[in-house]
Amino acid sequence: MKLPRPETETLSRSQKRRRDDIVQAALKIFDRDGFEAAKMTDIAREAEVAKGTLYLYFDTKIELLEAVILTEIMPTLQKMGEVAQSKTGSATDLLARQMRIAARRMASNEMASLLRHMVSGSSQHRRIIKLYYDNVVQSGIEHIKATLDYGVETGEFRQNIKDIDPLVLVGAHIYTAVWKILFADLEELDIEKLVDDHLELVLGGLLAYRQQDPTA
Amino acid sequence: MKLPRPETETLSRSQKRRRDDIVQAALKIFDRDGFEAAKMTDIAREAEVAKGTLYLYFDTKIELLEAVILTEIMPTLQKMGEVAQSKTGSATDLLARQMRIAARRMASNEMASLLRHMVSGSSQHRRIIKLYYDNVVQSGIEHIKATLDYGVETGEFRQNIKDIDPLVLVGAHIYTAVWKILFADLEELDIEKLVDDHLELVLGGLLAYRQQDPTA
Amino acid sequence: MKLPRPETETLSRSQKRRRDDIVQAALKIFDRDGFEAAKMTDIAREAEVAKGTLYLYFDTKIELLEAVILTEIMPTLQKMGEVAQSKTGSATDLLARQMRIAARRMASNEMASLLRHMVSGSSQHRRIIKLYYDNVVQSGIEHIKATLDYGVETGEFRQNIKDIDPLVLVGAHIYTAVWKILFADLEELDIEKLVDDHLELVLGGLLAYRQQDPTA
Amino acid sequence: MKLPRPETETLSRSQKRRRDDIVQAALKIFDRDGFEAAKMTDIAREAEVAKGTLYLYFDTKIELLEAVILTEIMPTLQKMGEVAQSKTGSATDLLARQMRIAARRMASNEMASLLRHMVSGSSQHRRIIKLYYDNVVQSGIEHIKATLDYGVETGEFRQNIKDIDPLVLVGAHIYTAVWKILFADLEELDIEKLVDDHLELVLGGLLAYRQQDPTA
DNA sequence: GATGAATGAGGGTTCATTCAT
DNA sequence: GATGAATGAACCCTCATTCAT
Repeated sequence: MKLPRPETETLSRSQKRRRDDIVQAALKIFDRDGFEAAKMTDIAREAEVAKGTLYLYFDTKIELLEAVILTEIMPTLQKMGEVAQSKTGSATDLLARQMRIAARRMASNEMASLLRHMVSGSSQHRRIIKLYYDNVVQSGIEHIKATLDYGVETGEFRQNIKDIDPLVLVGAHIYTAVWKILFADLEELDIEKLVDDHLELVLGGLLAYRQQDPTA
Repeated sequence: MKLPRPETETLSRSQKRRRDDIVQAALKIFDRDGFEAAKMTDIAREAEVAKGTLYLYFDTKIELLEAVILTEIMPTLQKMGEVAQSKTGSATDLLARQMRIAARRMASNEMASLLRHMVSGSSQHRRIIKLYYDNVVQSGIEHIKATLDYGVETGEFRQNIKDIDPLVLVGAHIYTAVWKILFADLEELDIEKLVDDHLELVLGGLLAYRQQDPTA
Repeated sequence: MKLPRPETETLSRSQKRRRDDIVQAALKIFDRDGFEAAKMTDIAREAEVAKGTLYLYFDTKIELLEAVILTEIMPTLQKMGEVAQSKTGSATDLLARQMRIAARRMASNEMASLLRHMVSGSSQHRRIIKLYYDNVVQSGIEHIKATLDYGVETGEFRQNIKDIDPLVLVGAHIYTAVWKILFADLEELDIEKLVDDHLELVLGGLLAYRQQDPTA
Repeated sequence: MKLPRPETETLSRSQKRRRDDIVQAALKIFDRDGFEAAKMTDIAREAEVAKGTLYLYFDTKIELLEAVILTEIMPTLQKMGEVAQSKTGSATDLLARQMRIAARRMASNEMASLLRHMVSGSSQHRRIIKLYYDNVVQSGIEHIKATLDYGVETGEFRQNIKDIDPLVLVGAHIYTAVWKILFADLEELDIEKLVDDHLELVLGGLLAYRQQDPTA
C-alpha cells in the first residue's frame, strides 16, 4: 500500500528547490565520506531538513546516490561530445578542441565524484554505469572517430590512423580524474600543460625521422 | 589490558602461513564485495579460521586492507619500473617494453583491486596512497623519463620531446584499470591491440607530413 | 495550545458525514491490515481526506479505533438481546430464536473485527472491553437466563436446568467468530447447520435413555 | 553470503538453555505487550542477553514468535487429543474426560497466548494457523467423533447424534480462552463448574420430556 | 594460540503526529 | 476548516570487535 513518490516533473517550485538542496547536500556528504560511510542523518543536517524528509523525495539511500549522479554529474558530461562537432577548421584543430574538452571534464570535481561512486559501488550501480557507458563513453569515442576520419579525408592525418582504436585518445585522459581523487594533495596537475603535451605527442610522434607514409 | 601484536618478523613459519591465508582470503572477499560491504565473518570462513583469529593478526578491518595492499598488490607493482631498465636495444624497443609492462599491470586484477580500494576509501587510506605514489607512480615516471632521455641521446627521439611530461605516457594506461572495474562486462578490452595502437600513435604521430625537426 | 475537539453532538451535518466516512475507512483498513499495521495515510486515502483531517476528528489512532468499535460494531450487537425478549411462543422457540441471533452475530464480519481488535490490543483497550462486557455479554447472559427460567416455569425445561450457567449456551457461539478469523480460508462453516445441531443437542441431549426427571 | 543458523538439534546444552531463555522471555513480552508492540530490546533485557544475541538464535522477530508458539505452546496442545482415546469405560465417561481435557486446555494460559498471537497476526501466520488446524482442530474433532460413534454402538447415545457436527461439542470451549484474554480481570470463570454444566446439558438436554428415540 | 558466542553502538527506514499555508 | 509536507522518535537489524573457554 505504498504510494509512489510523485514524478519529478510534478513537483512545485519550492519542492524542486527542496529536492535540489537534498541532492546538493548528498553530493557533499558522499564526497566527504564516501557513499557507504555517508549517514542519512548527516545529509539531512547538511540539507537542513529532517531525516524523514529525505524519504519524501527518495525511497532509499541508493536512489539518492542515483539522483546525485543523474542530476548533478551526468548533465555536465553530456555536453562533452556535442561541443566539438561543429567541423569548422582543420581536423587538427577539431581534435585539439575535443581533447581539451575531454581532459578538462575529466579533471573536474564532478568527474572525480562520479568516478569515485561508480568505482566504489561496484555491483550495485550497474544501471548508472550502463547509462554512463552508453551516453558518454560510446558517444565520446564516436566523436573522436569522426574527427580522425575527417582528418584522413582532408589528408591531414595518416591513412593508417584509421586502424587505431580511438579509445587510446580519449581514454588517456581518465588518469586525470584518478589522479585528482588519489594524489590531488600530493601533487597538483597542470591540466593545460598536460593536454598540450599529449597533443604534441600524439600529433607529431616521438620519432625524429619517420619512414614515409606508405600511402604517399 | 591489550597486548601488542607480535611483529611480522617474529612469527613462526606456520603463523606466517596462517597470516598469508588470511590476507589471501581478505583479498578475495574485498574484491568480491568491496571493502565496506566485506564482512569479517566471510573473510574468516574463506580463510578457514575463526573470526577471533583474524584479530590475532590484524587489529582492525582497515589494517587488514592495508596488509592486503602491501603484501599482495604492491610487490607486483614494484617490479614494473625495474624490469625495463636493462638498457639493451634501442630506446624505441625499451619504451615499447616499458609501455607493455605498464599496460599489462594496469589491466591486471590486482591493479583493479588496488585502484578500487584506494578510490573507495576516501580519506582513510592516505598512508597507502602516499606509499603507492612514492613507490610506483614516481618511479614509473622516472623510468620513462630515463628512456626518453636515452632516446634523445641516441638520436632516435626528437629533441623537444624532453619538454613533455612523461606522465602522458604512463598515465594513459590507467584507463585500462578503470575500464576493467566499470565496463568489463559490457565490453572486453584487447589490451595488446591497445598497447600496439598507443605505441604506433605515440611513436609516429598522427600527422601525415611533419615539419623537419628543427634540431636536425 | 491545543484546542479541544468539538463534541460529537455539535458537529454540522456535513461534518458528521465526514466523520462517518473516516470511521468507515478506518474500519476497512483496520480489518485489512490489523490495527497496528494499519497506516493513517491509508485510512486518509480510503476516506478521501487529507491526513491532517483525521486529526480534526480524532486525536490519536487509538481513539479512531474506539470510534470504529463504538459506532460501527457495538450497535449491531446491542440488538442481540433485545430482539428475543418478546416472550411470544414457547420457551423452546424463544431459545431457538435467541441462539440463532447470537450465532449469526458471532459469525458476522463485524464480530470478527471486534474480536480481533479486542484480542490483539493488549492492555490498551480496557475501556472498550469493559464496555462490551457490560453491554453485550452481561445482558446476553441475562436474556438467556430469562428464557431458561421461563421454560422451567412453563414446564418445558427440566427443573435442574436452573443451576446451569447460561454462559455455556451463549458462549458456545464465540467459536464461530474465532473460526472465521483463523480458519475461514481453510474450511467454511455452515452456520445454520451448526446452530441447528447445537439446538438439537442442547434440547434433546445425547443420552438415548434418560432417568426420569426427579422433580417430575 | 549468509550462514544458516545451526539446526536446533545441533545446539550444545548451554546453547539450548540460552535459546530457551530467549523463547521464555519472548513469550512473556509478547504476552505483556502484544506481538507488534513488543520490542526486541525488551525481550533481550528480559532474557538477560544482548540484543544481538537474539539474532544468533532467530533471524527475525517473527521467527521468534513462531518459535514461541511451536516450542512453548503447541506441544501442550498436541497432547489434547491423544490423552482420551483409551476407550476404557462407557462412552459417557470417555466423552466427559475428553471434554474436561479440552476445556482445561482452552482455559490454560498457553492457549490464551496462542489464540492471541494467531488472531493478532492474521495473515502473517498462515503457517502456524494451518499447523494448528491440522494437528489440533482436526484431530480433536475426530477424537470426539470416534467417541460419539462408540456411544451409538454401545447404545448409550441416540442414533441420530451421528448427524451432528462434533464441532459443536469441542468448539464450544473456545470461549473460555477468549474469556480469559478479554474478561479475566472482570470476572473469573469456574472452569470445572462450566464443564460439568456443559456435560450435564449436552448429555441430558434441556427438555423435561422427550419423545422416544425413533430407533428404539 | 584458537575459537566463536556474545556484545551493543550504530544506521536505514517507518509512520503517527504537527503545523504553516 | 482542510491540506499534506515536514518532523523526529522509535525500532529492527547488522557486524566489527571482544573475551571466556
